[in-house]
Amino acid sequence: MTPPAGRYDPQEAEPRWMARWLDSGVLTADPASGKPPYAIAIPPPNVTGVLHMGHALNNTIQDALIRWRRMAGDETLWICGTDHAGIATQVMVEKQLASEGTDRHALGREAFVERVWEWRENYGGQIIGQLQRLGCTLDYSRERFTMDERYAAAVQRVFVDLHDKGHIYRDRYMVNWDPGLRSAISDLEVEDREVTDELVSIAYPLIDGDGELVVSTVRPETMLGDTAAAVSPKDERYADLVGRRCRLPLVGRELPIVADDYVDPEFGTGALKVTPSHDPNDFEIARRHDLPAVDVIGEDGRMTADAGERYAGLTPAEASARVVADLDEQGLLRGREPYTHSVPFSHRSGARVEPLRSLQWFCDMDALAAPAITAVEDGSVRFVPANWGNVYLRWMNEIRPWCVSRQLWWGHRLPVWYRGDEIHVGLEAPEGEGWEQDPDVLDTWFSSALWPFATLGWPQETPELATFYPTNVLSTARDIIFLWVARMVMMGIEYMGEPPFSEVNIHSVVQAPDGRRMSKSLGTGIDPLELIEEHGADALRFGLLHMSSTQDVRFNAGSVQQGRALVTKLWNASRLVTERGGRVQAQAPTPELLADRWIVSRVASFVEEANALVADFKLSAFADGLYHLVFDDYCDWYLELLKGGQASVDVAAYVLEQLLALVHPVMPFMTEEVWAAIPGSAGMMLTHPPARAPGPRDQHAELAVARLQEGVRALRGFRTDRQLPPRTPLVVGGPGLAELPDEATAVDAFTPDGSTDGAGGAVVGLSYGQLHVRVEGADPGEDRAAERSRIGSEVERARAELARAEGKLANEKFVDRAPADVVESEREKVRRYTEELSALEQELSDMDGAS
RNA sequence: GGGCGGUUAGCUCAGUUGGUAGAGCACCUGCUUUACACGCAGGGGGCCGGCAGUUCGAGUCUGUCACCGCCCACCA
Repeated sequence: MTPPAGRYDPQEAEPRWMARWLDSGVLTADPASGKPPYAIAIPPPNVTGVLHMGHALNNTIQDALIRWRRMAGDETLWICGTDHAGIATQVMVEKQLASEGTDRHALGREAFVERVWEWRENYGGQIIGQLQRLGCTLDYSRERFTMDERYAAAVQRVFVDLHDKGHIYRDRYMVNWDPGLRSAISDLEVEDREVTDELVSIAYPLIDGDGELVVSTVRPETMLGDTAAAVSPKDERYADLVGRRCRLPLVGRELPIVADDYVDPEFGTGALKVTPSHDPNDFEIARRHDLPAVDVIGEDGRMTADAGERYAGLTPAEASARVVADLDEQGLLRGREPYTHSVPFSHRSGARVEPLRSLQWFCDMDALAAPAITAVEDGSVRFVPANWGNVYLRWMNEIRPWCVSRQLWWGHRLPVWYRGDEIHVGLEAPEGEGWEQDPDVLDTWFSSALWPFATLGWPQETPELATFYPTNVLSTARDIIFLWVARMVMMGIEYMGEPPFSEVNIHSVVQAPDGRRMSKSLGTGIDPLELIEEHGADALRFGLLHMSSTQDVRFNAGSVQQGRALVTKLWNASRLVTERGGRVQAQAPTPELLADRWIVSRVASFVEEANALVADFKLSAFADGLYHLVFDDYCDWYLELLKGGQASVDVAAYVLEQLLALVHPVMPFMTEEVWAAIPGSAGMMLTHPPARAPGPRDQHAELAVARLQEGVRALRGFRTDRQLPPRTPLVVGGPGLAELPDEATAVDAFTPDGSTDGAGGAVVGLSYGQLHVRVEGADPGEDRAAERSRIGSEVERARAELARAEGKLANEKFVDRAPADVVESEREKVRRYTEELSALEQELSDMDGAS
């Protein structure tokens, strides 16, 4: 390797290093290595997916954690794979078919499924390659797919087992029907949107005697399926109607009038029409009052024959218009007004969800949830930040049955067999003729729930499973806590006896710069791959970690540029060090010079800090700390001292190596490139031991350099105030000089004044004493006015500080009740500023005397 | 309707247990100092959303209001 020279080119270097990591075999976990295991299961991206900013952030976090632990000596496994994503994938292929002028029904189920597999072969899983572009060190040798044969077998087995245990059952129940998809969807796949409908009031004539009951509805067409009317039992207006009957207009059916607590007397007329088949509330009312149900909207999203000849076949919207018109004609319309309310829509197809009764398979969650609740309560699963644990618990405590069957073709087909009225749940069809398998498939999330153990070979007792289950960390944004995280915890406990991970890191959602959601359809997406092209993956990784926290953040291009600056900075720093003969020594050098002891101490303290930050997933603070350690400590001060001959190049090289090790989990590519270029280096940063410092922190060195920095800054400030060019040679004396390390002359141009009475000229106040400063060779009498005003402002500042401290101390309550050390520090300030003031005033009077 | 989170420098965000507000970018002033202009040095800029409390002391704790965002929820 040649020493670093010229510019660093991420586009050239990054793919080269990814190939080397892959070739090294290091990414393939060895369950038998005997090293402490550390595993993360990637949230499997959809097989149809392309890398978006959320993936980029989440996987950068996971990769940084994996690399951190790998360097620390753990046997790391980052489980790799993709999700078959039932709906998304089926829709994708259906679109393709549509462009060819055909559809899945024309193709038939078997050919369609084959077509999806073909699609996956040709176009699927490109995101895996994109993760490599990001530098992710997944175990690609163990890539899994949720439709793999072995994985599918695990899914079937769980379904059968949950059925045998009585948790999975079949029921005709109210489901969220997605007419676009023509499938049931789960509660979690429904989103509410505000919609303005029309609230229509309809008169239902009473059967015996005069009068009518007026009900209000936003879905007039569903009245065709009414089987009752309901009022509140507390409503005196209707007390005498309860138990009587009314006639359903247009249909003619006689309806009982029931009293039910669900009805709010304050709303509308206080009377409700009851449509058990098409409203979840009415469904419940019907159960309580043992009412029949009439399905008037079918799974095709159109009115059924039971809706009556006049309406059958219409869409609900068409039927609604016709119903209203017909009622109007019969004089039964009692009111129409616009009404805004929230309406369920399918998250997947965007269609308005049609609640209807349907024969589906459900999983009762109560028994599965109980131990999963305990796991979070007792800390076996720890959410970071902790607040998300409460969100999880609130949902889990009110968990409802999960509709797991989907009327799709792409997915895990239910292991359920029918013959006439017979139902068999099992891995295979029972003996005998005529059994047919249920055409439905399972909710994609049902299979995802098994991810942390099905990927490791369960139900076989594989070495991978034995070594790497449970995994350590699950990292995700908050949007899939219920859909996925909670279900993994439940299934993990049910089938492995313990939760699938001990920590859940919930990270930021990265928003568009304008605060909107990043989305392709809104046009607000920013393509991480383009950023990689432009700035390199290292810069993007740093930027994402640095800008993110536990809070949602707007995408901040500046952070990526900061990352890029850090790449360049380290690259150039390594050039300086190697140009000066820096090389990797067999043994760690012993720091002796002040600057060496200081930088080593700084590294030691940051290593300590970094361990705590990474353990708490505070990767933003970690990235920020890296930036400042490299820029401020190493480059701005330490390397300047090195250039001034005040540091050892061996230590400089040694510390550079430690910096590379610290930075590597965040910026893996550049750190490899730099490391390889340092003479004497061996091996890859990928498996380099973690950063360390040869020795403990050195308080004396840290204090001395802090004084050096303060002194040098004061001298630079002095020049600025006097409008002198930088590095104007100065002569410095005064009481503070003894505390100002000699090394300061290496980073700034000044001459310590050997005379005992100081250097004359200006007085510069420091926390450790005054410095007397004058411009070398200049007449002390010059610039007297400027100097006077400068001293004047210093006096002003010192007086203000003094007044503040004295004010506090004058407050008896403060002196009484504040902690002793706080009071003492105020007293110290009084002493210091008093001293400084008298020196400044002396200075002023000396000037007066001289003039 | 419930719950959660946010409101800090022009912008994007940090602020550990309450003890005189920080970073990056942007801005201003100087620097073509042979590692680096993706740089160096210096600087300006904030009643920490409003109000009221607790406290010797509040960006930090409590209450309340306002606005923004998210989640959950069966009022036609």
